[in-house]
Amino acid sequence: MTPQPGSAGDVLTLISAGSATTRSDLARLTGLARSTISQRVDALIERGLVEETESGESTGGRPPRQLRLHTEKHAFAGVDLGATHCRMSLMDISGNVLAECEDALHIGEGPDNVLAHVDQRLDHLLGQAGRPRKALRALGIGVPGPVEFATGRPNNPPIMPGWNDYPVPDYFEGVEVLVDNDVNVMALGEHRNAYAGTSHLLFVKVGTGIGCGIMAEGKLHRGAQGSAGDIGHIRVSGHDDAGCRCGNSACLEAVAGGAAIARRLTELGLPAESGGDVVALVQSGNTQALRLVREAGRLIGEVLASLVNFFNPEVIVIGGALSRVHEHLLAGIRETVYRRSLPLATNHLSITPSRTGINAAALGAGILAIEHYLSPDNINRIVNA
Amino acid sequence: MTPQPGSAGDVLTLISAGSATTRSDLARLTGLARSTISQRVDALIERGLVEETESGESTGGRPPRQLRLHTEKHAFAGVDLGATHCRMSLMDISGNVLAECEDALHIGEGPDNVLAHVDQRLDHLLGQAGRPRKALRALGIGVPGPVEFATGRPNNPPIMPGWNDYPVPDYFEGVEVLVDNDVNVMALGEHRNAYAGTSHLLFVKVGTGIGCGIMAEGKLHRGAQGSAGDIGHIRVSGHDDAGCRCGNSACLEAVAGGAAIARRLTELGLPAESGGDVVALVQSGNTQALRLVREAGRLIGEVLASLVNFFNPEVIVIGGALSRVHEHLLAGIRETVYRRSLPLATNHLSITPSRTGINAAALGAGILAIEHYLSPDNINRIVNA
DNA sequence: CATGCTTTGTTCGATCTTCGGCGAAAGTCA
DNA sequence: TGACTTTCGCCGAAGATCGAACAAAGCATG
Repeated sequence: MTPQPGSAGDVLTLISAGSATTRSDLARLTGLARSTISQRVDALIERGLVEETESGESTGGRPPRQLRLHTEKHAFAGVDLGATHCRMSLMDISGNVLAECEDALHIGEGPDNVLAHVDQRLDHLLGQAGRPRKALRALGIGVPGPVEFATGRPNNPPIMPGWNDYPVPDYFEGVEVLVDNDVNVMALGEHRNAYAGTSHLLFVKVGTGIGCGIMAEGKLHRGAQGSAGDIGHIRVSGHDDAGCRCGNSACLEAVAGGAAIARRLTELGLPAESGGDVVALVQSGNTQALRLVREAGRLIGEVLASLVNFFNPEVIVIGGALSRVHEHLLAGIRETVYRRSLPLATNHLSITPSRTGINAAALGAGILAIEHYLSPDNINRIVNA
Repeated sequence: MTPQPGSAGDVLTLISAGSATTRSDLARLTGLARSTISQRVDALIERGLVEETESGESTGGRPPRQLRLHTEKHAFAGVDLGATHCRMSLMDISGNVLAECEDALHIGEGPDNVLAHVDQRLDHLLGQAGRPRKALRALGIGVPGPVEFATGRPNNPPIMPGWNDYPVPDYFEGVEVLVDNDVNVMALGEHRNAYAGTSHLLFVKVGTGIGCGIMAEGKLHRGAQGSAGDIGHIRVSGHDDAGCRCGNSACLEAVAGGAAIARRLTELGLPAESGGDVVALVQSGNTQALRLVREAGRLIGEVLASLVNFFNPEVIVIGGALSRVHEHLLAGIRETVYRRSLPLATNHLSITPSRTGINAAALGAGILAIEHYLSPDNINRIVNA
């Protein structure tokens, strides 16, 4: 007899992961009797969590009834709050996007204004998708700064004036709210989207600043204070003259971030304000810009080489605004990482551009919300209620 | 009704962790009925895994019978194989040391010779402790090189000629064998011994070389290829002239490892061959040696500062031969880490010398073996057999 | 020191879960 | 069309868990 692999929550986890699509699959995977599985599945169907679709392929006998998450009944939202934008995705329980939106929005306007905007957009998206507000089960929010994940309170975020210690979840009633750093939700989204089989992954966001989301054993590593992955202020050699807003000098972000590259281009007589301008210059074939991006890649690679030795990931994904010119960025990164990291760690390492697009953070935030809702404990609570 | 927190294995986990010492405790913690707990405990006692001791303190009623792991019946061993030594600890199931030994032994003699030595010493220790060979349940071995943990095969270890891909566990019959990197078992030992409540911990070993064991979420992080924590070859700034045996230059180990310090002392006219000699010089009050150790601390601190930003640990423990002069080493490390890491990450960070002594690796290896044996799955298998 | 109170631990019947066999359903294959 | 295969619901049997009742073992109190 297998130990105890068979609560309703566990069954649902197998269905949602795609590991099992029929009752027989479930019986095989869990080791439980078919009758027991049927009972579990019935409970899940009754609660509106699972639905049966038309019969699938027969393998020589009666074709099994396919099971899948009930995609009509629930709604989840992912919110990507940037310094100057707000992107949102409304999703069903299996992660399909139902509606999206994007607005300019300054996070510096403070939590009340920003969250009011989110709340209003939420209604808008729900309307578009034709689902009532009460179908919304959970809400994930990615913010550009450190967060105490357990409470959803931003923790001294440098670019979010007015948000420090603000209890974001309290703003929304009747919905579970999960708040996390934007890079973390991007890492989660990329992992679930494109690297679900990978245990250890780093997602490096190269935008105005530089940050990193860490997946360890398939789960987000947030660290003791939720500040893990803050690689923008790691020191790089040979740039002691570059001062950083954090008060130190030679920080990676201060020499290889989008803002830093833009500043250096401006000094060279090529006016650029943001990472977007840098990308535009590179795409227009400007060799100075190209050289600086490649050099930035080398510096990022220097830091990543250390982290590869330390953390030994299987995949490093490069995302963020500057990854739109990823050929040049990646060339510099790869060059340095493969030179400076140990062979054992780089043998099976791949360094690739993000496969998830501009909505990576909103999608990841939505996935955070969905996975929270689908956690075995939560499902058992719902089913046994 | 709580989901399902109550297999025999779970019950034993609570007992072994010290979370519960009586049947009542167990009932309270698991949510199961007292009668059910009694049944589970009876099964564990019958299998010789748990024993009852005299009654404990009464809290106003009948005094509870204390439960604890049955320390008489089983034996576990931890082996610390270094470049030139072999330390072994024989332990009972709750981690108490029953017997220890230490020999000079060159790992370069190859697996057959070295493991024969271990096997013979094992019998010796078992004899000393008065336990039969068949009481030995599991064996943990820490080796100075990377290991594919799942199979127990060393993976291109640089200082273990003849060991590459050798299936260490096959050498021992009738015993489960776990092989891991020495720094990993040291980290495990230190964590369980002194920082059990800490989720994220780094154990940095500063000896001839420099390595790091990573505890994340209370578990060892080994990385994709089992090479995680190999921080000895991370580049430090300003030492591009220092060549390293790995083929690169400016590796941390090549400038701050015990061997590197010894070499530089020799160049200064103070003959030193190993980290031990360096320690001796420092303890004799030599200011050159002291200065070099402190400088090494700064360089190690530079690397750790990056890792603190990236990983955000709660505790960094400094161990290894050079930690015997930890005042000086720690001064340099702390100085740099607190200067170069972000405040959020250093606010609650403590950097301390190892509390576990010279036998840290052997103890950790033994704990690895014990925890493997006590894993709920394994216990359920034993009890249901 | 007898009596009641409290907490622990066991016993045992009631209840709830799970299992597994059987038959119906729904397909394939010859 | 009939034999075979696989799925799935039904239901009695077997097993696990619970909770009430009781025994055990101490403390408190007059």
